Amino acid sequence: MLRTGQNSGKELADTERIAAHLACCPAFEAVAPDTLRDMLQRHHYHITSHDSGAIVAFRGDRYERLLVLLSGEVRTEMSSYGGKQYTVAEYTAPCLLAPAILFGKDNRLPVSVIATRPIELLRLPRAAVLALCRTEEAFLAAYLGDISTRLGVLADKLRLSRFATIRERLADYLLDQYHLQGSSTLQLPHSRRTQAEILGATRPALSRVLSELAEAGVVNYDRDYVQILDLEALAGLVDSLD
Amino acid sequence: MLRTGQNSGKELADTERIAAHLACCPAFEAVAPDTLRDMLQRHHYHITSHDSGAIVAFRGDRYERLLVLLSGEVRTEMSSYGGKQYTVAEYTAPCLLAPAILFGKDNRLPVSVIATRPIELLRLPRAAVLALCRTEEAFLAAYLGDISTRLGVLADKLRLSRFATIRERLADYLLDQYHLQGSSTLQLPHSRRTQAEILGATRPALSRVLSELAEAGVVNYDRDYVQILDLEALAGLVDSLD
DNA sequence: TCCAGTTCGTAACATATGATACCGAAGTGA
DNA sequence: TCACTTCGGTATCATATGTTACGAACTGGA
Repeated sequence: MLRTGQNSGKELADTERIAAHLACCPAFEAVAPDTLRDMLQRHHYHITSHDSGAIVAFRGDRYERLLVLLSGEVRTEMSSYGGKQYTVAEYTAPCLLAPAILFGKDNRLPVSVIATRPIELLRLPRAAVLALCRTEEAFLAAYLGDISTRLGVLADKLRLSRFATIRERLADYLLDQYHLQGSSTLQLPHSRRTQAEILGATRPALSRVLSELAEAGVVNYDRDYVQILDLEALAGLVDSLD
Repeated sequence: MLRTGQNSGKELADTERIAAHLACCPAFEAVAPDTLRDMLQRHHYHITSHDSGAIVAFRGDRYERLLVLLSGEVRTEMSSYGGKQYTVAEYTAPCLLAPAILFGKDNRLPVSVIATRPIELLRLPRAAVLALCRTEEAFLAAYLGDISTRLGVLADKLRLSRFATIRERLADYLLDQYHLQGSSTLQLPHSRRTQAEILGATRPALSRVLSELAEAGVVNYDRDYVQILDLEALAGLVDSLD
């Protein structure tokens, strides 16, 4: 479903709703509500909704408008000719999608964007974003900061990809979850297949490594439940990467 | 050698020289010369020189000033605990270094920066860059465009790292050189060891793969000389990644 | 409750790549 | 010219991970 915003009564209601979403969105949250509404009224935006599982954008597509995830969740992934998927990142609304790519000379998406829940997207013209960058210093700084964080994440993924074994990557993932969940008893939010896609491995290989960690007494697990038994051993696996 | 610029006679001569370098530098070239000189006089910059082989910045260092490569060449790399090097990119002056990282909340360099020739660096305060972004739309667009290109390169590196065999990565490298040198007779600009670091492999493994390509009649080679015999076969190796 | 489809663990085998070592060739500087 | 260092090729063996397949367990809808 595609909705376009430009100065009609129904769209004014949209504008209010979108502005409310943007008030919590990285970069946009730094802008006064009036300025956000003004921006939305001045530029020709689209709203689209997508079902869970929908491929919102393909790797290689031209990226001419900033996508802002208003609701739901997406993951970005690369896939290989042979059908292997590699999950690069996951995003929860509200957030920006591919903020840096918007400004490339050859601005083709380096990843595909897949909805992992039903989502709603705001599609903003590049000119709207550029104008905000120029007039709102806090927006500019936050926008650039957002890009910087993403670049850091990508670089980290590259480093792990190059230097880390599956075991080390799994240790990293489990430690992340440990810090997120604040407990050494974890309910993992991903299926084994999805975990494998995030870690850049195959499901049987991941199972093997998890099984080895269990045999070594580092963890205890059953399906999506993992109990960390030896936190130091796990941290040691990650530390050996630095 | 460290030189600092701020409003003295000798530094005015520096300012002219630096402005001349910046006139050819991505993003800065979009700014009028007067504006560049003005910016340099208003902000407290540093100039540093480094010998070939110098590690200018370490992965994990805080990155608080924009580094601009005024002369020479650098490479950026990640290294592993065990001493393996992975070359992420190479840059020739004049160019920006890590333009996105400057704005991160936790702005730590994801790579080390090594001079591969004697170099000269301009170190600009973040505020100087932000001010230019606000006042010079063309600078902002070009700066963001530069970041976008880097992110694309990094994403490509990640994709190749995840999905491509050494053979496919080598084919990609040779095709790049073919397009750069405009000939199927290549004089490779890197030693085998450095090639291996760029491709994310070990030297013996790279030698093996090159030898296999030669046996298959795809290339003919001796040391840094490579002749592409079957361009289609080489291109086919790369195409199978898309 | 039953059944079809999906997920997961595991095993066996295959493959790509790394580690190590050695040797000859090439380059460098005194 | 010679000694030393670096570079590059090659071989052998080791290791991590992928591929394929199968059976058990789980899930959701009729």
